[in-house]
Amino acid sequence: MSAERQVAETPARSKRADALRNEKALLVAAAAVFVTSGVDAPIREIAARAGVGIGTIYRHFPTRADLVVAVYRHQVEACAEAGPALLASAGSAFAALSEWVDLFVDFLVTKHGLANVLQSESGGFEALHTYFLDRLVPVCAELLDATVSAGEVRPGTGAYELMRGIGNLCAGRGNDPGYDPRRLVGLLLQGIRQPR
Amino acid sequence: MSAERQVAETPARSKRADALRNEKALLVAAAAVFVTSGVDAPIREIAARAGVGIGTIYRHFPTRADLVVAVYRHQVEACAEAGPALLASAGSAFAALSEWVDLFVDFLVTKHGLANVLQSESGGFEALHTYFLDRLVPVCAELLDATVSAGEVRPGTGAYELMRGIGNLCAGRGNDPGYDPRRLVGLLLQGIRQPR
DNA sequence: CTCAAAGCGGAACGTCGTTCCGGAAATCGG
DNA sequence: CCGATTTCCGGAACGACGTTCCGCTTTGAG
Repeated sequence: MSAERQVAETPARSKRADALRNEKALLVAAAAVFVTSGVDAPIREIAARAGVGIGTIYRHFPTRADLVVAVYRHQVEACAEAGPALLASAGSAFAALSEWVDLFVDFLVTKHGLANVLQSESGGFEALHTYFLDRLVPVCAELLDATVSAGEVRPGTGAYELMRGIGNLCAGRGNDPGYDPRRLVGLLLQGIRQPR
Repeated sequence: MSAERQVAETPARSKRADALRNEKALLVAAAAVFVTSGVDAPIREIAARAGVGIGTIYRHFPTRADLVVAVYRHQVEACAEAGPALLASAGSAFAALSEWVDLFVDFLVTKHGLANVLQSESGGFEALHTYFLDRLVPVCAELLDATVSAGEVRPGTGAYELMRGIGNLCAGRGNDPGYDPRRLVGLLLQGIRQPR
């Protein structure tokens, strides 16, 4: 009855000290490289920056998506948790949805190449796609449902397609004067609004 | 006064017969490979399919974009020419814009990976981006202006950003049930519409 | 201190884009 | 029909990258 304590006691059990050090170093290095070279920077670059070998990076993060998720997990969580909070604090359901979408767009736009990779089918990024969607679609759905219930948004649009659409609008070349993702996302939100 | 006739007389002058043959073969092969493997299929695959060497493909199409443009030039032209025609035949300016956008979306969606590449900054695809935009943005602008003049669409949106937005919405994984680019593009169009 | 287990590093392999040049093929003046 | 010459072709070769694999090192428990 008390044989398997480890499960909920010390999750970091049986991990060597140097392994933990390397994992931290990799996360720091990856975060740094991502902002300069984008999330699809060469693996070797990240490994070099962290001062570890290539094998090490693959041991800790078998897939590129695993690394990206690890680096951005905090921000994704923050975004997810902001949903219910905004719903409570904003003036209307639509305002809450709008502000939350802004948060999401800011997140995507400031991460070089993140949005691009969210829509790509190749490169072993599927796990990333899955994580983002699993975590954020329910939040978006809650906000969206609220707007529909309030009669502010016409029904018929799913949270998944809305998020995919937003992600897609944010993809593409980083700074192109004349293309402002935020504006277009705003227009898309106008498009789902109840005319009356 | 008649020294340089060749300019507007026989553009195909001084081109060897086998060179022409190879160019045709490459276009056919590329078109075939694009539908099965996408526009970013390995060069070697296209060369093999055309029965030519790698050097040959680079001689005729120095850049991948050149090949893509050559393959799809006809369809882009058709789309461009459909603009004014629709404006004349459709019931309203907005209807014309809507139908034209449908045409464009159909074009993008049926070409595996084309939309993806339209937004990517890397891979030597800049020429493609340029060609598409140079050719189609003016057409879109004409339609858009007409809708604004007719009071159907609220001013403030540029043809370039609208087209980029549409292109982006069409990018991403080919057939994802639950994500219909056409629907989202339709919503975007609703978003620019004059409320009144 | 000893020693097995955990972890590390980077050589090595396959794929892909791109360059480059020796040689084959076509064109042309005779 | 026949070289001469220009044009064009094929593919070897190189570098960048992702990924795998295994001999060696480090760690930490006894």
